[in-house]
Amino acid sequence: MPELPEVETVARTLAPQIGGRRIVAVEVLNAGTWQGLVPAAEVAGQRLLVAGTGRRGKLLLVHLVREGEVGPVPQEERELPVPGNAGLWPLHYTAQGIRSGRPALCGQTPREVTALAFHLRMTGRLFVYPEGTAPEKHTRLILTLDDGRRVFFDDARKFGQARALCAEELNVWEFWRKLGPEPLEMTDEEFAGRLSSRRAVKALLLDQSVVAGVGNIYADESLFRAGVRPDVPAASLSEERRMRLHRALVDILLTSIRECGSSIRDYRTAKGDVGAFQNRFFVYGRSGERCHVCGRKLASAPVAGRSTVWCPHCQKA
DNA sequence: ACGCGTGCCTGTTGGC
DNA sequence: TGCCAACAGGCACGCG
Repeated sequence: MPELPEVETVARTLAPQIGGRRIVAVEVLNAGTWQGLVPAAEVAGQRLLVAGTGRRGKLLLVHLVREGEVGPVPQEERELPVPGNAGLWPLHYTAQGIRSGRPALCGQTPREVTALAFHLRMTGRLFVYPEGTAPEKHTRLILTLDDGRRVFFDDARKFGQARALCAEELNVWEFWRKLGPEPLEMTDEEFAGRLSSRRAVKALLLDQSVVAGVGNIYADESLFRAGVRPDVPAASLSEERRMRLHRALVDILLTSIRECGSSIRDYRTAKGDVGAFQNRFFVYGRSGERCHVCGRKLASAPVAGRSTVWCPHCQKA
């Protein structure tokens, strides 16, 4: 299921394939997939140029510009440095080529479309196919590029969504407005400060308005790495332990990005490759198996309504 | 107002 | 072997 590292990987693998092309058609095959106030047809009519891709939380962003020159688009994926705590917006094409930096999400006028936002939810995938490729069983949306190639948004469970972003949309889209800070762009202190309610610490990790981009996999894995039991009230943890949880989360997210994410079942990069981080799981999906660290049996129970696995010995209240 | 439970959706899995 | 219930998951929504 695509969480922050998986969406980041899709963004990185998608950009070299579609950067510098114009979107000339948007076909919505499943009505529920297209959301927001800008109709898909309105996007297609503008022949917008793909300026690059990015990510905000679990949202994949396809940045669009009206005009302006875009430098030569690399035919292969570039070697990109895995950044530290900042600058996770690496795929932005300009006249000079690739550069880092967060592109503007607001246009000059309220309805000027500056990006498409995709939420992959559990089964969403983005692939680029040659001209004339027919939709597949689970294809929900197709972007046609000016060279004829087609970007498929496939999504078996129809939970995924896409929409056009403009100033007005960003003002009325509650999910966007409430979205918390990026875990890779905040300090340990900021993070600790946001985990101050008495709700279960895992519930806060999963709450996108607290921290953006964490799902069930990276919540369980970071709690294990930090030695924190998932069900304890966040506010009962010392600041030192909450900061330690942030360091664990950052380390895991960056490692996973380096490994192109976790492929449990459906997730693939935009090149169709599987990730490798699933081979590094300590707890996720390992209910009843033995802890890699202490050898005892891992426990599992629902926490915050999600299936949760932890080590009763290594993780403490 | 906040936090929890439920529904959405469908492919896969496990039990009988 | 075949069938079907349970399950997976993020988020919107309704309720207390």
